[in-house]
Amino acid sequence: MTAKGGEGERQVSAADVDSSRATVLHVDMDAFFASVELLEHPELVHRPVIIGHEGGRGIVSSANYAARRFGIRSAMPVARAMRLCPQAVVLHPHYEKYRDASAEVMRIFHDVTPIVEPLSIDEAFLDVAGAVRLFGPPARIAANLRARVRRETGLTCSIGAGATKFIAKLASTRSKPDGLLVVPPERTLEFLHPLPIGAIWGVGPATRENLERRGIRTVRDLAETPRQVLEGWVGPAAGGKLHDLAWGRDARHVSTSRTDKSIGHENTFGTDISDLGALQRELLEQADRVAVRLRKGGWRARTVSLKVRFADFTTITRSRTLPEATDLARRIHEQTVELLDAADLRGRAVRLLGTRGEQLVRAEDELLGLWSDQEQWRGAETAADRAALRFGRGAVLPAALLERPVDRERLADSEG
DNA sequence: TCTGGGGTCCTAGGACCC
DNA sequence: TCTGGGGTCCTAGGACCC
Repeated sequence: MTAKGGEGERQVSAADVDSSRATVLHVDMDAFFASVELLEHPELVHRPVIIGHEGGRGIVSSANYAARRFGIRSAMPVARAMRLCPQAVVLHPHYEKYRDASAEVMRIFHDVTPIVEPLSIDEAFLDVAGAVRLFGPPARIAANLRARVRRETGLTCSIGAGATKFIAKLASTRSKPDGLLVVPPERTLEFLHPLPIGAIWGVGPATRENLERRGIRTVRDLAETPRQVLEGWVGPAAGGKLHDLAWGRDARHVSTSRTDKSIGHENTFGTDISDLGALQRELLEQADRVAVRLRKGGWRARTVSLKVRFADFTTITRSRTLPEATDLARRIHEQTVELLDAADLRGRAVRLLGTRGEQLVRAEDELLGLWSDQEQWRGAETAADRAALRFGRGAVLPAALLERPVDRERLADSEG
């Protein structure tokens, strides 16, 4: 289990541990945005570098390790970061470049296994159980993967390997930067129990404070707290989950079929705005961007939601479900303007506005009303069967639409 | 010089249906 | 005339993640 030390390159050799059953890998790119930028600015590699916008209300979206030594962290206001380290270099983000780099890295992952679940632009889970016969034990696969990523992209990543997603993710975090940590299943609890509760995925500041107030500081404390007690403290869903995780139980499999649940845009203004006309124009811009992305993805939204954050940072959301799903900017804008009207701002200055489309429905399904949750529709085998239920047998409908099989996995997802 | 922008998931109350 | 319980949908808010 030891992340074997060494100069720079830390590595767990296959001889150190038996990794054969640690078949879930979590790959996390190191200081991703900063590292991508530094490929084009090698002269800055040893200097503190921040990705973000200087001045105004920007925050740090990525910082290299030289910057982190000064206490700079992601999500920190750039202004504060500059106070911590005045000599830091601030580079503006180029998301297109990061998406390209991400695609390249994900492609390398797919060479190892088809079971890749991207979690965000810079991390993914890989299930390598089926790749072992071809490429050797997970530890070797991970080491080769790291070497390939570095050779082909110039970027470094950290990899955690374990029996479950949860352990793999924790392990990659503990191995950062540029490391590899394998946790064999039989050593899961030995690895897990000494960690602080904040290390657990899903325990943020609020939950951590709640639990620490009750004397729970480590994962071991959590494991030793009866499940029912935990559920009483943090709610039935979170409590049960925490208890399972504290014992290393995590049944989630690596899934290649995650689908979008919502698409939105939001904007924090350089200075707060109270002028209603200006707010409405911003909403039009957002409606257009959301609509374009919906159409590009082949989605329509059944629900449109508006987000308003005031100068004092209080935030409200208002939403409305439409009789028919839409991918039209005009329709989205009409809803957000009405929601904004009804929200009654009383002339309060607005810091942020956001527009989001939710309850996404495939555009072609929406034509047939296939988002309906009626039982018989769930039972229908094909789009044609469903169309028949809606329009009657023999209705004249485009053939291409009717030949599509029903996407069961997605329907199952939408059932929650 | 306080606090981005992309999201997911959970809770809780009320409406409504059976 | 008083009173059920289960299930689903909708809405608002909040915690959390990268």
